[in-house]
Amino acid sequence: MNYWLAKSEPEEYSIDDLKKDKVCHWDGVRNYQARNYMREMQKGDLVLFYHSNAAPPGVAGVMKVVKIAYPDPSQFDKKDKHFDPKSTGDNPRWFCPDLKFERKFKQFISLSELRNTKGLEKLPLLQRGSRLSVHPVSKREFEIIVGMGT
DNA sequence: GCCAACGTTGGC
DNA sequence: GCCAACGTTGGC
Repeated sequence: MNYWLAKSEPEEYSIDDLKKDKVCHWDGVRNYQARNYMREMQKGDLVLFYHSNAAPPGVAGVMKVVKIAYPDPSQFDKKDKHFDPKSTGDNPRWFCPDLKFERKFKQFISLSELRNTKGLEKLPLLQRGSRLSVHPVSKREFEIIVGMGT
């Protein structure tokens, strides 16, 4: 069982959208390192939902992996903004898992609160210049954050 | 909207 | 393989 953090801009797709949809394809990720992490996700893994480019940015809740990564359909769709002409059906570049709504935190945890929390110093999100949209979180870090949101 | 940090592309 | 130019991310 592993833990992760995944970012989305709430204007694009927020935790409330996911609550309504129940399950979503975590598609559109076009960064190799983030893709590799998504391919490591196993069914049942828990994922923190981070609102980026928001006011304020922060962690909004928890999702669960319900389907392991498969080729991201948006890479083949010419009309999609994530279309990738270099990707073929035989050799897809991009993958996405399906994530299910687990819960929305009673207490939204802002980025500045995360920065001020002991034990989260190594969280990749908080490292200088980190822009990685999907990354692992340790069990301890996950527990600290969930504890703050409850 | 600004801009620093980072990733990707492509000429050489 | 280097690296400048360019594009994107994301906090502020």
